[in-house]
Amino acid sequence: MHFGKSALTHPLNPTYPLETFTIKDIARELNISTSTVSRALRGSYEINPETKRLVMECAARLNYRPNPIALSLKGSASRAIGVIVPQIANYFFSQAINGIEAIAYNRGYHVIIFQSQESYEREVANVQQASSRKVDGLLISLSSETSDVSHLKDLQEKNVPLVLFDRVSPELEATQIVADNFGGAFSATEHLIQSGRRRIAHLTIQPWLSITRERLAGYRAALEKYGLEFDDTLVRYGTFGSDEVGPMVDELMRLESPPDAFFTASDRLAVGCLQALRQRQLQIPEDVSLIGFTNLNVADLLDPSLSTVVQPATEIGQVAAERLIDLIERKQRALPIETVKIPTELIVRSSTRLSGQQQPLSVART
Amino acid sequence: MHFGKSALTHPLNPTYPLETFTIKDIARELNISTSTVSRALRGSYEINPETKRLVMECAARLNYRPNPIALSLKGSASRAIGVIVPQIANYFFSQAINGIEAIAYNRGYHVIIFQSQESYEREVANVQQASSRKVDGLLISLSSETSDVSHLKDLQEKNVPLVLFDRVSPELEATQIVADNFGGAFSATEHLIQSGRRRIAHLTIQPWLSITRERLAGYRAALEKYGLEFDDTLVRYGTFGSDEVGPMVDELMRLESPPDAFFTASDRLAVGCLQALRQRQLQIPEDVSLIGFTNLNVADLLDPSLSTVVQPATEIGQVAAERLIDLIERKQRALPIETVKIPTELIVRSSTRLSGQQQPLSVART
DNA sequence: TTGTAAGCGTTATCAG
DNA sequence: CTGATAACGCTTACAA
Repeated sequence: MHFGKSALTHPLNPTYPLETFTIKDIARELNISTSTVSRALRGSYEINPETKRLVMECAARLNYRPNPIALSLKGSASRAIGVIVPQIANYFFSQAINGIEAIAYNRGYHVIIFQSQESYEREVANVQQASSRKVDGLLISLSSETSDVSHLKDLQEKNVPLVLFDRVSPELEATQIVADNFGGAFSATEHLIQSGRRRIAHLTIQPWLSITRERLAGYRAALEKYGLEFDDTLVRYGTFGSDEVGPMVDELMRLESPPDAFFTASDRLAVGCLQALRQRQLQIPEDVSLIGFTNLNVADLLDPSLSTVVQPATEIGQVAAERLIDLIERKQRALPIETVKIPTELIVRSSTRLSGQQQPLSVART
Repeated sequence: MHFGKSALTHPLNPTYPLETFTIKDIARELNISTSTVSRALRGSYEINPETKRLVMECAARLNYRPNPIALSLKGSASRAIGVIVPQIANYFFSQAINGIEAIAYNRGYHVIIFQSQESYEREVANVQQASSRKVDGLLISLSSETSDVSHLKDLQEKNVPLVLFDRVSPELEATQIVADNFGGAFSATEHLIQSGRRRIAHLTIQPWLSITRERLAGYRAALEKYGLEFDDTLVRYGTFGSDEVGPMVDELMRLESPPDAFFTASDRLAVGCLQALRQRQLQIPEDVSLIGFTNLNVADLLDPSLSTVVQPATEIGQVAAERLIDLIERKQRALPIETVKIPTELIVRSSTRLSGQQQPLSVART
C-alpha cells in the first residue's frame, strides 16, 4: 500500500503551514484527476460548480500554492520580472528599485535583481541569466561600459518585453524612462547664470552615457541662451573616486580664469567639490556657487548650502515597472515605443545670488 | 521528416547568442542520448572521454546553458538565494545587499530580493514565495512588525538554510550576523561622557528591535561605568518622519534639565536633530554634542560637525552571504550556530569636547 | 560506456 | 464535464 506524502507526515496539520502541497495531493484527497483540479483552480473551462467548490475548498484547507517553478518550466508566465542595475548600493538605483518593487508587488510580480557592477561582461551574463530564469520581462539600466546593445536586441527577438530606465540607448527600439536630464541641467545652469555667474564648471561622469550627454546638452543650451561661450576646459568627465574630486577642483581653480560656479552631475561629486572649495577657504555660495544633481532622500542629508537638482528616482522606477507590466500583460496590442521624461526639481536651499540677499527656499519643477 | 529547432531557425548561427539550446539539441546534433549528454556535462560517472570531449565542445559551440528552472523543478539546487529586507531604499540595506550580491556572484549564486516594507504580513508572504521559488537558502532582516518568527521556524523544518542579519531574533536557532551595536553605542556614549557631557539624550527607533535593545544596553552600560544616572525621559523611541524629529528635540530641550548631548540611532535622526538644534541657534559641538549611528557611504555626505558610529553594512552582507552559502554547500556537517558581531567604527570628525580645543579626526574600532 | 524510462508540478490536447 | 496522456528540460536508476 502506498501512502501519500500528507498521510505519512502531517495530514492537514495546521502547525505546518509551509508544507508544500501539490495539485496531486488535492486530486488524491478528492479522488479526482489532476487535470480536473487544474481546471477548477484556474477557473477556466467547463467544470462542475460543485467539483470546483470542493477543489477550491480543499486547496484553501491545504494552503495550496501553485509551484512557480513548474509554471515557468511549462512556459507560461513566471510572474517575475528581472531588474539589472549597475550598482544597488547607489541611492538612485536603490530608490528606483524601491519604486519598481512597489508596483510589481501590487500587480503580483516578483523582482529578481542583478547587478552589472558597471561591467559589460557581467551585464551580458545577467541578461542571459534573467532570460534563462524565464522572467516575464526585463528592466535595465545600462552599465557604463555598455555601448554594444546586441544582447538586448537578442532578448527582444525572443519576445521578452524590455524597458530601459535612466541609462538608456537610442539604438534600441524600446520604451525608455529617464529623468528630464536636459531640463534639469538647463534650469540649474540658468539659475547660476541668473545669479550672476559667468564661468560655470561642469563636473560630470562618463561622457558616453546618455544621462551625461543630455545634461551636457542642457548646460550648453543654457549658456547659449544667455550668450555665454562654451569653454570645454570647464567640463571634466570621469569616474571620480572620493580622492580625485579635490585635485580636479584645485586644478580648475588654478586656471587663469577660474570658475565662479560648479554644476556637478552627482551628489558625490557635489560633496567632493564642496569640501575642496571649503579647504580653499571659499564661501559657498558667496564666493563660488554650487548646484548638484542628487537623489531625493540624499538631498535631505546634504549640506544646507548646497542647491540641488533632484532626480525622481522612485517615480522613474514606478513608471518603468508600470510600462513593463503593461507590455507583459497585453503583448498582443502594440504599445507605443516612446521615451518618457520624468521632470526633475531644482531646489535652491540658500541664495546662490551674488547680491547676497537671502532668498527663501524655492522649488522649480522642470 | 522532423526538423529540430536549430535546423529550422538558425543552426549554430553566431548572431543569435541568446538562442536557447537544450540538452536535447546537443543530443540530436551528436546522435547520442540526452542522458549521455547530461552525464558528460556534469563530468560525473563513467563516460567515454571522447564522447565527453565532443559533448563539451558542442555545448560550448552552441553556448549551451542549463535551464535553471528545470534544475529547480528536479529538486536539485536552484543556485539562488533569497534575501528579505524591510526596505531596499535604505542605505544600510542596499549596501548590505551589495555585499551579499558580490559574494553570491563569486560563488555562483543568484540573488532574489524581497521587501517586507516593514510589514509582518508581507514578510510571511515573502518567505512563502522564496520557498516556493526554491531558493537554496534565505537571508533575512526582520521587519519592525515581526515578533512571531514561526514562519522562519517552519522554513527551517523544511531544511532551508537560514541566516539572519542586522534585525535578528533570539528565538531562532540560526546563524545571525549583526553589527556590534552594544559596542558602538558604548563607545559613542563613553566619548560623550569623556567630553564632559552629563545629560545625554538617546533618540532611537522601535524599542522591540534587537538593534534598538543592544544600542540602548550599550548606552546604559556606558552611563553606569561613569556613575551617571539613567534617565528614561531622555530616551525617545519611534519611527520618526522627517517632520517629527524637530518637535521631539524641542520637547527635550524644554525640559527642566535639558540634554547637553544627543546620541541618535540613525543618520536620519541625526540630521533631523542637527537641523532642529541649529534652528534653536545652538552650536554643535560647542553647545550640544551629537553622535549618530550611520552607514558608511552616507557618513561621507554628512555635515562635518557630525560624529558618527559607522555600521559595517557591506561587511555584514558579505559575512551573512558567506555563512549562508557555507550552510548550503555542506548541509551534511553541522555548522556552528552562532551570533557574529561585526565591529563598528566611531568617527569623531570635529571636537565634541567642551574644552573647545580642536581635536584631530580620530577613529576607534569597537 | 550508453540508452531507456520515470519523474519533478503543471497545463493543454484530445478522448471519453 | 472529466480523465488520460504528453510535454516543458533535466537527472538518475535501471537495463543493455
